[in-house]
Amino acid sequence: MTSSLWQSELHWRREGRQDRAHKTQNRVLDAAEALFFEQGYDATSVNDVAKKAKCSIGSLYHHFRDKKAIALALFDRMTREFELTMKEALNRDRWEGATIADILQEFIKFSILNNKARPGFKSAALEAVRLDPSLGDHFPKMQHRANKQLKALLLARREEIGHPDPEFASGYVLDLLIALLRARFDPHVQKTQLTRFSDDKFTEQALALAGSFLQLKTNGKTKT
Amino acid sequence: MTSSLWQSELHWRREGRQDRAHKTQNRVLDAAEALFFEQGYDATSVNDVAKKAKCSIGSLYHHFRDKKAIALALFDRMTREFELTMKEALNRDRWEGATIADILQEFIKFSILNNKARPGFKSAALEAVRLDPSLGDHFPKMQHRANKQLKALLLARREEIGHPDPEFASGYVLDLLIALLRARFDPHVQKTQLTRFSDDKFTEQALALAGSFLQLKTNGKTKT
DNA sequence: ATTATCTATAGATCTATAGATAATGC
DNA sequence: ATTATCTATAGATCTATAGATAATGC
Repeated sequence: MTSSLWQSELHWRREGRQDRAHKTQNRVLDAAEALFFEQGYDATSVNDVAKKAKCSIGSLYHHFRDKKAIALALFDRMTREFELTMKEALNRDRWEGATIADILQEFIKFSILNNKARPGFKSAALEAVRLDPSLGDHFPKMQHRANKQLKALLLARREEIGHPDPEFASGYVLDLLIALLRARFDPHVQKTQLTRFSDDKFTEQALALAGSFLQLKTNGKTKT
Repeated sequence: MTSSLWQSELHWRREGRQDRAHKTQNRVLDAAEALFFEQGYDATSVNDVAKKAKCSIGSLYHHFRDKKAIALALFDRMTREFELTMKEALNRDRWEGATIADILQEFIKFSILNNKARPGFKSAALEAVRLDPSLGDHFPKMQHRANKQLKALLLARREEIGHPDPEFASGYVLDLLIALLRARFDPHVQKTQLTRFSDDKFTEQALALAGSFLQLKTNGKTKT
């Protein structure tokens, strides 16, 4: 079910049986991820991708049925990576003894790292959805699942929350942090204070805001 | 200085001397605004625009030097509109006797209306900047100017602010509200609680958040 | 007599395929 | 003998122009 919806009809290749297949495919995806991010999907020609991936167009088309399939494969790859990382990060045991402030702080730091390492991540996902609206649900659902788990981590510590409606407040706070992160990292967003802060200052302020909204009772941090 | 930087070199026409000229130009811009928003600049052909604007390609090219000029003209039009509206809205006298909460509430309501009425507004601006990076500063500067005036309105009421650093806090709160509005209206953003709220609930929560961050002393509203 | 509009099309990309050659796996 | 790669190119768009005709302003 998760494993490649479009493999059959759209062929982003039945997992290359020769070794260089994998390498080429990944080089193509890397190239596409970078170029789609810089210039957008439409403005990037298949030739550009092939050139950057250092393979011929012919070879590229051997691996990917058409241009669309590249974007969808990219989506597939990102989806898998995202799921894996989330599974790892949100494991309940990792968070034994952590306060809400700890969790939120780690969430912010983690998101900052991610945004820096893979700036093309989101825009690639959005392209894919535009190209095949049937994927429209996938990515949001995935994010939603991650959010739900994060929310659960917070609610497991509801005694720290002073806000009269912890359920609501914890959901809202996560949306809020995501909006702030987006304002900081989305290149399409106007530069503001949020962009000019250092990472540390940004994190600190976002945490302060979240804390004051949740009306956290614990301010001290348990971890070093 | 403000009046059409690119008029000479890029010709988005020396303000048509016949009446239908204006009409056609505006129809083209309307069409472009809608299509660029729906499909993006690259994915929209000049033919599409002409068709939607109900004029021939020839006629369109009579008014606009090339495709790029359409986007730039759109940018120009929006810029003027934005400046006008802001000048009107941020007039100091309009806000006599209003509390910070009043001002922020109006700001949010106003932004909501704007976003609904002109969904293509921002994406058109971004396209223009991508096409001609020399415009890169214009739009942000304009927004920045508006922000600064809003901030000044807030700081003129600094006695309401409990936050230890009112300067900083009022700037941050505006950035925050803008980020929230974006999360609500940008179609590229994942749907969350922020999207699902009613307008009223969204406004109420955003205000509560802003108020708690600023540590407003006045909670009651002076206006009806 | 200047400006706006139209149809038709040249020229430039860009996607995707054909067909031939080289590299790997059994 | 199956899979990967290459070069060359057919076919489909899409942008922008030429050149001819219709509508307005002085």
